[in-house]
Amino acid sequence: MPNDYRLDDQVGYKLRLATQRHLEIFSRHLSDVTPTQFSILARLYEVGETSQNQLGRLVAMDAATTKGVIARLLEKDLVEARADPNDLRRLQISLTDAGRSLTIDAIEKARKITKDTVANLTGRDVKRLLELLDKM
Amino acid sequence: MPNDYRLDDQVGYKLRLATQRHLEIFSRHLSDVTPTQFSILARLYEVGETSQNQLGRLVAMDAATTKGVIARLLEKDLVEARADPNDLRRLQISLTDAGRSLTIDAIEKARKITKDTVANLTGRDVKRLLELLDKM
DNA sequence: AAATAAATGTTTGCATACTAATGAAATAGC
DNA sequence: GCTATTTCATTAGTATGCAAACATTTATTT
Repeated sequence: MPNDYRLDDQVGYKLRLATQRHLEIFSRHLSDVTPTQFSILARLYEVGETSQNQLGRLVAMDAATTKGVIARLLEKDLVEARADPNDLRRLQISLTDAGRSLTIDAIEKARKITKDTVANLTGRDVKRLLELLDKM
Repeated sequence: MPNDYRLDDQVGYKLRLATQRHLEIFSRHLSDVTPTQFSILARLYEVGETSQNQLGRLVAMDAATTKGVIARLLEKDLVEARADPNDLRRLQISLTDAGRSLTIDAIEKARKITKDTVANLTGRDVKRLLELLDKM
């Protein structure tokens, strides 16, 4: 009997709500790119030129998904791609100048986004939340 | 200077990873419907016939999004729609017999899904996680 | 009460993200 | 050297999400 099942108490449901909230805050502060796109940019900034596949792995994204995200970033001239002469399968991705400066700017805004997202939590709470999400 | 910014420590990033994990577990246990679709079904099971818009509100979904989800459920003959005679704008949505029995079954599976999703956490942890997500 | 304004419900179109399946190139094992 | 396996990238198809548009109802004004 499913009478005692409460949708509102399920982790999955609450995760969706939390993500939704975060997304809303994100796009308010940073409308040029999506969180997904940002994570690619931030990682690329961090590690420098990398293959598309590797880059996806570095942000826990499927190769196909990565392809799509990169395509959109190429469209916006934030990244550029060149064939790897040593390995014809590989596509080397790097930030353009525009991409780099946008990323630097975006990282600053992202701090604020994170701050706003957890605005209702104490510092202790945040630490614990991150731990729990990790442990999961 | 963005040198001290760690993508991996951001709430948004971790939320995405957690959601990803949950999604994977979900589709393994319950391949007929998506989490989003399931939330609509579960709610509909709980409250009975309701207008499309209202239903969306009950699961914190945009009206336009709800429309799309319902369309897919209609396609699968899990729900049915009829015009509200009292209000020509409204579309009343209800479970079909197939939808009802699938939902009952899905709710049982959803318990397992939730359990698996938080398998690495203690009961105390789960409680805390839900609280924190809520508070957020 | 008619006319206008505001609110509510639905739909369409477009962007984003994700998955499964395919094909091409490189590497490992024999 | 040749085959099998692995790795990388891409294509095609599906789901979710939002902004804008449209229709109907309710509230307000004249």
